[in-house]
Amino acid sequence: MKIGELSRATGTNVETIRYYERIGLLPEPARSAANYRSYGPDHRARLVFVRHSRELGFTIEEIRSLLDLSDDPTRDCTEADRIASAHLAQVEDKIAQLSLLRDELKRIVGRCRGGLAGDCRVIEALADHSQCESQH
Amino acid sequence: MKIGELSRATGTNVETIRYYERIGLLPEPARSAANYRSYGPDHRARLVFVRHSRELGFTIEEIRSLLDLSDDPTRDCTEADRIASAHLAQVEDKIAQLSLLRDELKRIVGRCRGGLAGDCRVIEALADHSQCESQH
DNA sequence: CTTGACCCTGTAGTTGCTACAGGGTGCATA
DNA sequence: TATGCACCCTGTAGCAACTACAGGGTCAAG
Ligand SMILES: [Zn+2]
Ligand SMILES: [Zn+2]
Ligand SMILES: [Zn+2]
Ligand SMILES: [Zn+2]
Repeated sequence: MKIGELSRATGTNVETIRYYERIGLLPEPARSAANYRSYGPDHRARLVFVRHSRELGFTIEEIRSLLDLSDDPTRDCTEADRIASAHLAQVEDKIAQLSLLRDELKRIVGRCRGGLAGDCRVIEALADHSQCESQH
Repeated sequence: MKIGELSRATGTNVETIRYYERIGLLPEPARSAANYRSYGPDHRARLVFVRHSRELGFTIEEIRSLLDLSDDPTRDCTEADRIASAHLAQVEDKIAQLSLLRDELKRIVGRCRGGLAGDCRVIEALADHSQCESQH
């Protein structure tokens, strides 16, 4: 299949596919006489893996390691577990951090009673972290 | 005060302060005979405002608008409220989205029983979104 | 008078794409 | 046969919000 078909088949931007090839995440495919890229089912599966992992928030470097593992089925899978667990922990950290922000923002937004910017509690709160209740 | 002092006083990287000046978020300060930047309390307050807003997740463009408002105390503060509320909504969206990811990642990580990469349920789950329980 | 801490400008790197510019290819239609 | 049009190619630049130099100047202490 040509790059446009692969793009439609996987919901991936054409430029993104070329980008993944450039950074070595996808192998260089064969070329047609007109120098068009020509993909098979393996390329497609690999791209699906990459896209799905990206949707789950893995970084490109993490995906690179995961692909290395899945390329060599005789290796131990501990590494895959480690990467996924570390990523899960990161996501949980991020949620905790955003929850602090959310609470702080709620407090700040709730203070505005309308009126002039000079008296606005929102602007005042942004200027002064000591009004905050957490170390966000 | 010199840039290094302002940096220590606000916990902001020196390069970041220069960056904010370059993009017009901080005004150009006076210069000493040796061409060193020289800051006063107003610069400091403005930088504190910027850093605190950044810590709360506002974008530079949002902060620019908020600074404009606080520069003109006779304006109506509705705009400040609107920016902060919109930002709060975005943070809540992000938390919801990350919570989906977290649940999906927990399921995936829980499947690994150790062994060979070829049999690893983690790698299998990454290759196949239909095993997921949500549209993350 | 030299060492070290600081300051200056300007530019390039980071992450993960996205968006052209400026060209070539392939097929259908008038 | 010409001519659209959709698609493909390479290479480069842009986004956010910094961060990290390189290559130089300034200043006080020892
Ligand atoms: Zn207000
Ligand atoms: Zn705060
Ligand atoms: Zn496993
Ligand atoms: Zn999925």
